[in-house]
Amino acid sequence: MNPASSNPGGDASPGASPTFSPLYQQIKALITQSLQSGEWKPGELMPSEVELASRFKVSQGTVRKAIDELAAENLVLRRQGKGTFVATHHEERAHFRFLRLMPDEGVPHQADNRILEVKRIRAPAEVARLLELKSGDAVVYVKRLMAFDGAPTILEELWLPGQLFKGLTAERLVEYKGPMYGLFESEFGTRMIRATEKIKAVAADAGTAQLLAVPEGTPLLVAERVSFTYGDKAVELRRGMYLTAHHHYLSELS
Amino acid sequence: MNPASSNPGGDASPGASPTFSPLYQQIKALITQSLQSGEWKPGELMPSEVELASRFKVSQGTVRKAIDELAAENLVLRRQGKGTFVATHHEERAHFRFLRLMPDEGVPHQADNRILEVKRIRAPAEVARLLELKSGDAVVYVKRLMAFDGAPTILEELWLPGQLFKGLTAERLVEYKGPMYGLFESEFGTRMIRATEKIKAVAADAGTAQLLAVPEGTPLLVAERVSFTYGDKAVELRRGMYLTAHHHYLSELS
DNA sequence: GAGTGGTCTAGACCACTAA
DNA sequence: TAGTGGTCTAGACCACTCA
Repeated sequence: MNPASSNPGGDASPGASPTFSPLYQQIKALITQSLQSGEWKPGELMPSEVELASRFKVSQGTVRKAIDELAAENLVLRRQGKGTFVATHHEERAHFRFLRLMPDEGVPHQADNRILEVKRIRAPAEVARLLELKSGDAVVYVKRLMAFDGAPTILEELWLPGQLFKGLTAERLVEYKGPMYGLFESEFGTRMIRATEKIKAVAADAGTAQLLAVPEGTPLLVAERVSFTYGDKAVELRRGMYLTAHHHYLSELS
Repeated sequence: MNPASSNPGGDASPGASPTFSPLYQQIKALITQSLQSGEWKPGELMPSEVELASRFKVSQGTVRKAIDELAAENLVLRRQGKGTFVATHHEERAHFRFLRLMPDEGVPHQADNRILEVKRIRAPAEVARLLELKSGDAVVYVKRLMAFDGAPTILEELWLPGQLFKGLTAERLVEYKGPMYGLFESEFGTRMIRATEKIKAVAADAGTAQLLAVPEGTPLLVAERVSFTYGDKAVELRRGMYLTAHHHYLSELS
């Protein structure tokens, strides 16, 4: 009758753990699948709560609780009176969600963006490990330099699974206006959901120092980011080197 | 009859904005007040949901929603079958909530802790500004060095409002076993709820380098933390200098 | 005025804990 | 067995949006 009916029985596999899960979690998983499969695309309006409730044969309250969690995870966006929308990187508020480098004074503003290099390579062992690929699988490598008010501040390297980013070229990156994650979402169907960063302080090597126009040995903040899409699948490795003379990395502890 | 009855009227102050707020938010505020006033102390069992519902003359569902948010903010802890408890820094899981420095390999473990200095001073302008004090107000200054496996790794300076931390001495800090925030909570009645950190990479100066046993100029990760207690009141300024040769700062982006 | 998400209620049953 | 939080339902009304 409803998804829960197959639940308390402990059913099927005898050796496995019972794998209980509340109804609203099952509904949440079903909705997430629809998001992942592209049944509703980023930016689009989703079916209303009552519609989903009738589709899944549960009460509206149960659907609400499922969507509550999806909204808390920034997968969807609720707007009273209008409906629930699939989250997208093409919005003002999304632009700064993964940008933690803030100017010491004033508000964050758009950076000048210079693509230095784009190429397809075989994944080095370390990259393959972090992206959960086989060593030697193809990856797209990107190197770019970003400047604020003419001052080079961020040097970034990216590694993306070649399988998912087939047509990614320097031209596409240069042409594209707006955040890079917007491009990934619209053109390659890969949406970044969350990420973890490991941060260190290191001395700039000769090449990096030259690009950032600082003396060799200048302390840099280095952030190694692994980004995940639906299903906690790693789909981006990013190494950012930040000059923190007039900027800082913002971290909220809660 | 119930707290909401004073709501839609827009009552009182004519010029002020209507200040609507849903019932469960009002309940949440009332519970937060009780937490702040110490009606229920950290670690203690709170009244059950039905009890609170009858006290506030609302349904259990409304109390639930209020407590849901408090639990999400780590102010309280729910345990099925037992009840709801006031969160405390005296728990395993709380020990690492504000510790973002992780070893590159292995799991985090306890640091050796050496108190270098404790004194009462007048707040420098910058400290006063960040702690929302008047310049010249008394603050307690603490300096300590932490080591992992014998290797000095963290040099920390703290500034605490003198008003709140009257009897804080080096002896108390040294005697106390367990996390510093546990001491602040139990002995000074000040509980840290959340914090923000601004992070930079800088070169170690002579004094810092000597304490951390590294060459002058070694890149350090510097985190300037402002911690807040109930009501978003700033109650701690902390400047941590981290050696990141074998550790990293972990940041979760979501 | 119709449709959407947001709040609130009352009541039922379940899972977990401890006496 | 009693008490707690956790889930689920059904229904009411509100606030907001838009045609």
